[in-house]
Amino acid sequence: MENCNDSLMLKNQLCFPIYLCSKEIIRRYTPLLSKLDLTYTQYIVMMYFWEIEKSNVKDIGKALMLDSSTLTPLLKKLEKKEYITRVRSSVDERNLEVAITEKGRKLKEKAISIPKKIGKCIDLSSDEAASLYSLVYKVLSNVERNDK
Amino acid sequence: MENCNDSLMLKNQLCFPIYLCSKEIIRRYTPLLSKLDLTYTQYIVMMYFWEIEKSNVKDIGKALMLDSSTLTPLLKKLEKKEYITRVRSSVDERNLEVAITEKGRKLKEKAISIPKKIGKCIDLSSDEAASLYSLVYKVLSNVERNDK
DNA sequence: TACAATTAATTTGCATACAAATTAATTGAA
DNA sequence: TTCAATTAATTTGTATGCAAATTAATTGTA
Repeated sequence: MENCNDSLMLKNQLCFPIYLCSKEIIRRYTPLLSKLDLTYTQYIVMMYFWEIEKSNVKDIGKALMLDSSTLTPLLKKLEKKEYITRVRSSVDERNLEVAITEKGRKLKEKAISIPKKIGKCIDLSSDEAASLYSLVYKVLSNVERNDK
Repeated sequence: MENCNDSLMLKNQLCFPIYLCSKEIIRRYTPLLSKLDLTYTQYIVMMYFWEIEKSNVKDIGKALMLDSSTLTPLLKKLEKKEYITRVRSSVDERNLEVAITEKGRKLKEKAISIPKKIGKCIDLSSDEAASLYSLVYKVLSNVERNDK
């Protein structure tokens, strides 16, 4: 028997534990990633480049759901670390061509042990993980779909 | 058949969609909360006070898993909006007594419609929501448990 | 009872996040 | 062909987040 009061109680929120979950897992990533001189967001961007090799700000933002104003300074930091290069496109000067470097590719080897360590700390059965994965993606697609 | 390569692909990450989910739901909260002059984190803090009425920085931080260095400026903002009061404890000057004001209590009425609106945009069946809720809390407790 | 250790909150420094405004380049329509 | 509209990226402003250092108050102990 739920009333208006209950719906505003912390324990009845769905977003709040998701928000905590995200923060706490990222907190566990942090010491592992600091060995690669990466933050979590930078790690996500590097994972993108381990697959894509070459892109631009707009496409990275679309794939990672990050605003260009978040990416601009982040990409500059990755460039300073020499993991990527940033060059204006000669075809269309509005576009910034972002590409992974050899040093950036090499970084992947150092990251190989991370997923298993994080998996161990999340500690779900493969069924549970699959179920969580699918539910989270369902919410994501619903939230985007209902975004007029 | 998974190898080291696959484990570093974005589509095989569990944290990444959780992180996106958190951000995207919060993005949907934002326009609703701006009518109450609250950000999402401020909303979480107000929800805490709609239940607790009176607390201190340490206990708020424990309940909401927020660092005191995040809370200090946030609480000052809520104080400026007159939703809470901040007073040093006379018993132990180290403690800051934080309490909700009448204006802060009143705010709850304006927030009553929010959970249903967010629920509609998340759009899960009650079984799915319950399942997601329990999985997320399981991950949270695992991550904390394995946090030496 | 001094004073070292502990505790609570604040400050500092760095890295996101995102909305809104801006800049610069390209496109498209009259 | 010109110039308004669009587009891509950057800049600006505000609000988290958290680790580490600092400050101030209290506690525990020799």
